[in-house]
Amino acid sequence: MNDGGQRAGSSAGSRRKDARRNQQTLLEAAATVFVRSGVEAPVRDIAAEAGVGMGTIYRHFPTRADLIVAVYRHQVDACAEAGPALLAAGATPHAALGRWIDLFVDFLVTKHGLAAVLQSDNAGFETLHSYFLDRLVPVCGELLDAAAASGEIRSDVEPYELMRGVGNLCIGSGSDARYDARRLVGLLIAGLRQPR
Amino acid sequence: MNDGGQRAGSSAGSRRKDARRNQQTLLEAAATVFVRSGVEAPVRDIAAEAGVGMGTIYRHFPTRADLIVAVYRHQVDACAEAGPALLAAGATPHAALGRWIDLFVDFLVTKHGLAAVLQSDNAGFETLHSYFLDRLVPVCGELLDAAAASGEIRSDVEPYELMRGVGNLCIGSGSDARYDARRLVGLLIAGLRQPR
Amino acid sequence: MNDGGQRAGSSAGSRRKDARRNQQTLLEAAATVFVRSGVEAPVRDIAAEAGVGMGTIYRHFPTRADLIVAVYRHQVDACAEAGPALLAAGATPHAALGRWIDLFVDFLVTKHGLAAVLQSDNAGFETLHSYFLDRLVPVCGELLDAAAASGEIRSDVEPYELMRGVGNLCIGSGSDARYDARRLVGLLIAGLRQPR
Amino acid sequence: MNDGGQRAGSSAGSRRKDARRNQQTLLEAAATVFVRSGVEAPVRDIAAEAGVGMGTIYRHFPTRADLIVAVYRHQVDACAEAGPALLAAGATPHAALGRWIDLFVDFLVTKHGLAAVLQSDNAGFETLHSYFLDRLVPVCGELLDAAAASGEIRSDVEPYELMRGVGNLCIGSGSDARYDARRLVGLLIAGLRQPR
DNA sequence: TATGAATGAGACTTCATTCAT
DNA sequence: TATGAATGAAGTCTCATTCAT
Repeated sequence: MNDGGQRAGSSAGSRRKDARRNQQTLLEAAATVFVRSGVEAPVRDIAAEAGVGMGTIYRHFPTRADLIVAVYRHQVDACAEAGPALLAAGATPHAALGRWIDLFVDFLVTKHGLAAVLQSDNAGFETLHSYFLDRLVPVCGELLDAAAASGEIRSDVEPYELMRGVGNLCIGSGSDARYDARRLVGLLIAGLRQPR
Repeated sequence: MNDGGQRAGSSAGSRRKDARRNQQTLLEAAATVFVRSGVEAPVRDIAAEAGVGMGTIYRHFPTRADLIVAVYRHQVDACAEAGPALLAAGATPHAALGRWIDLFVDFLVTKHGLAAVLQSDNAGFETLHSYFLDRLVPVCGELLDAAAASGEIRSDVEPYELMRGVGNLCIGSGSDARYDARRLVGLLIAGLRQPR
Repeated sequence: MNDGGQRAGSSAGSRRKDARRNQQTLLEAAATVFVRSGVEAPVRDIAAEAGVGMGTIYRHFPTRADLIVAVYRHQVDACAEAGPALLAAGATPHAALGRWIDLFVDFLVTKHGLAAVLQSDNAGFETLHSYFLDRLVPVCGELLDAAAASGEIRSDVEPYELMRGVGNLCIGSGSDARYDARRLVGLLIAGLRQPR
Repeated sequence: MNDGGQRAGSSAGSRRKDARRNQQTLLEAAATVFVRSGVEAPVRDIAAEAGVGMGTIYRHFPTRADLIVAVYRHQVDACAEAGPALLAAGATPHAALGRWIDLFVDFLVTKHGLAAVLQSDNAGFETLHSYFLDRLVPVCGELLDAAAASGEIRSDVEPYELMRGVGNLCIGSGSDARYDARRLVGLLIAGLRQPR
């Protein structure tokens, strides 16, 4: 193998690789701090956890919303992608909806403070809201439509509203042993059934 | 009432009356500011609204939780007292529960930021949590028990959990036209029904 | 003498007196720091010089422009008031103008950085600009008009422009022994004479 | 000079040519950014405009003053060289001085922020001051001397002081339609005339 | 030599809470 | 008892400058 022509390439690549590794470090640090202190933790704390200067955080993630989105992007994506799969998996649409919502809840309840920030009307979290909603509302809509079409559930519930409701129910879970968001969300989903 | 003969007494009495009037002023001011800026509004704003110094607020209400509790005590009490009345009113227990929860939701959705603070795990809101829970959980428990006893709903839901869930669903309502806490709470309550 | 009714009064008075003394302390500290480090010195430095917390500066002077105006108000006022007096004093209008401008220069050259900030187009110094211009431009205008009416000077120079020019000439004087703003301003005023 | 036979030389020569081209790119980029954002624009912006890294700027121009000097060297030189020519051109020395000063003003008023930085007593602008003064003060001195010798103007004005004054009058021009540096400088130069 | 990621000092501003008057 | 001035910790964000690659 001839590495002559690769030197420049490897040099450029290594910078990029370093930067990428660093991003990864940042994301892990942020995730750690988010768990410990919530997603509104001081930038300085996140920088300290990552062992970098604060400027590095700002370079990679100009706003806090950018950082939060980056930290959770993979999980949100995975959740979004699970929707169609569940729908195709053979259970009833309502059951698929329930399982999909469970995935979302599983995600949220382990993210200290995320659910709270998701409903913040604070400008500057616009990006964050958008990402979650753009990604998840359509999936929720599909599941809802399918369940409504099958006659299992009422047809007057909007996916946006349902997602918000589920998100809200997840707020504060984890810090309170007497409160189980999963159970309540289960009730909410059960409440969607065609009244009769 | 004749306070003529009581030197110290009359002085103390009138002072007490003043103090009470003052408290009332404070509570009204706080309520006004809470509506305008949420229950986490700066102390200074509340003092300004009341036309008193900040020290006066602190004298009467050492912690913010004390102030919030005082502001909403009457409404919480009224809500608590409505429970037995609804139960006795002739509808099914589940319907009574639904109506009672509606009262609670009506209360919460008009109190900007209260629902959010109710779930805050921030130490210092201990008093606040306690008051709400001490007052409302037993009532909720009665209604829940009655509905469970009548076989209308499942019997494995704790009143504490339900109250927390309802409170959570109320977070952020009012600031978002696409989100109607009442409707979601309705679904949650519907979900309590004995499955099938 | 009955001091019963004065207690509250004297108490209120003393608070006001304290606050006023404090303001005075602040203004003196600011003046000192302005001389040492210019009018853009960090708020923290001014607070330290005054021996107060930073918040105290902000309480009294919400913006830097407010502080600067307050520091120099008396001197600007005195300068403004000197204009009509000089005009009435018997010398020719052009001589009066020259003397008045000298007063302004005497003021500016002892205020490290003030002249520089006076020409800053930085929004936020709006208040500062306004104060100086509102106060001084009309006076300058009177003197200019009188001198023009007497035929001593050309009549095509606007007071605003002249004040700005004089202000600019004062920039940096004091820090440079080879530069004497007074002399240059003298040339500028001389240059106003009717050509020929 | 013949550098043909020098092996290293030719390599060095081409490298030198590259470096020179690079320098040129840098200077043009800096000039562009200086016009857009003033001579105190962030180094990062200049690097971005040039399409190079910030380190490259620092390599070529260790201090900002070096960069500013390099950017304006040609124009300053041209201005300096115009002095003797104007003096020889036949007009009176005072008229030549006026025209030369106009050239300097034309240069300054089109350089956003340069006049301001020229009077900054900030150490680190030493180089900048020196260059301008070394280059222009002697020329100004010649013109001044000639005009003084001809009896047109007073003989007690130092060229250093005059240059500084003219520079100061140029501060902030361009950002204020009511302020015309050229007019004020005209008055200043007029003021040099032999009083009579 | 060039790059640009990283650093971190430095400035601003807000507000809960204390305490002298 | 009431007042509100004072405090200062906390958090944000920006850029000049350095240095590993």
